[in-house]
Amino acid sequence: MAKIQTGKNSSKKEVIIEKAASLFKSKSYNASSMRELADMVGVEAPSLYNHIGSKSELLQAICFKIGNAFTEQVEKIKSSKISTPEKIEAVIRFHIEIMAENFDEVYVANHEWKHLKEPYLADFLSIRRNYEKSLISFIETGIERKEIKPVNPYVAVLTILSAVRGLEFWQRNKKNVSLQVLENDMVNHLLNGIVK
Amino acid sequence: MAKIQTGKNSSKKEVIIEKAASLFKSKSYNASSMRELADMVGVEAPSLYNHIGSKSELLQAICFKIGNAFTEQVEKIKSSKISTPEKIEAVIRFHIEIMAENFDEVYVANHEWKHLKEPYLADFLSIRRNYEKSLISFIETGIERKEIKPVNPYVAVLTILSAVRGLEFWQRNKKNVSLQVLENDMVNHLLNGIVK
DNA sequence: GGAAAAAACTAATAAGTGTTAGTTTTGCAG
DNA sequence: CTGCAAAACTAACACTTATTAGTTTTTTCC
Repeated sequence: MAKIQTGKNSSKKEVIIEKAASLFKSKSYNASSMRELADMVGVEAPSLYNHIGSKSELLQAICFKIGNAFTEQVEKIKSSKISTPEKIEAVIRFHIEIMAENFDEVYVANHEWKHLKEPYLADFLSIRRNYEKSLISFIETGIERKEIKPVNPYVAVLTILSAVRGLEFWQRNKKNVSLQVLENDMVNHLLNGIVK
Repeated sequence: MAKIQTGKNSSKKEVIIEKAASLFKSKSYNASSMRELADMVGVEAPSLYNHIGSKSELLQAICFKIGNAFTEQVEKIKSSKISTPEKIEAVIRFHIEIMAENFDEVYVANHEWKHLKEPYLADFLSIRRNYEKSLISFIETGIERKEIKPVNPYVAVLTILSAVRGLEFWQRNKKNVSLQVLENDMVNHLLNGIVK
């Protein structure tokens, strides 16, 4: 009856999910076969089903792990008593850090959520929309308090979220640009611009 | 021997490519079947092959149409004698406009290029890298001329390109935010920041 | 060591894939 | 009207897909 762990603190199911994230990232969800995934795990395809329910369950696990991490973090920032620019800075830095630590899973959540099945698809979109709304209200509050220029809050959030999402391209250039420079420059760019 | 056009100025092949862009956008390349595409065109699947060579040829046509449009535009901007911030502004506005006019194709080029076959994949990546390089050299020149703050040029380009790429999310909110507001606010945000 | 559970295996299935072959229909040129 | 090419059709192929059934091996626990 007792769940058996494989050595360390990660169950075999968790190993499968990690490998799936890596596979889905490099080949996309639909082009990834359970046979390939099984190969990566070191097992035949049907054996995977002793640990997981289905292929789409893997995508769900990945997307919601990331979605929940973002939601949790934004709630923390929401309840902290710092200025609006500082809140936005905290959001940007969190995006950069989670991207650096969980690249595969963030990438898959960003790119492959479309293949979630209902009702998970609707749930995921709802999580994402709430996240956006939280950020929009940060900006709105900042404008009221005259900490932020009177911009369209939706466009500002769109700009910021899209910019940090693009960090996925940075992976290629890790050598040329350090995480420190990246974080500081992007925060500065998105808050203060680049024109002298 | 002569190619026959279907009525207007668009051949049947062009119609197929347009429909393919729409289909690939909403379902992704791999999840789109030739039978579905045929349905959208109003024909049986094998009939498509009277006009096109293969499924992947459709993806190629879409990706290179967009890739070449961007390359062409950046060359124009490169040779125009305007200040660096104005060049960057022109780039951003071009992205927004081409996204507004050719949404499906831009979306597919951005999301599905991974499924191009060699040598097209390598060619596409090369086009994209050259585009990035052009923008980086804009920023470098701007820093030399003291028009731009001394930032890391790669990070600045990454931020700008990612931000404009995110315009795909704006499609949902067309009603709430006009193209004018979007363009002006995003240009301002990426050049001058949002902090007062 | 022996029982029981977990997890591996092989074999198979039903559905869907892009594409080809071969044939019939359509539509224009003379 | 006739002939011919373009483009539609049906049927089929060879392959891949996720997943299930049934069985055997491995591991765990006493």
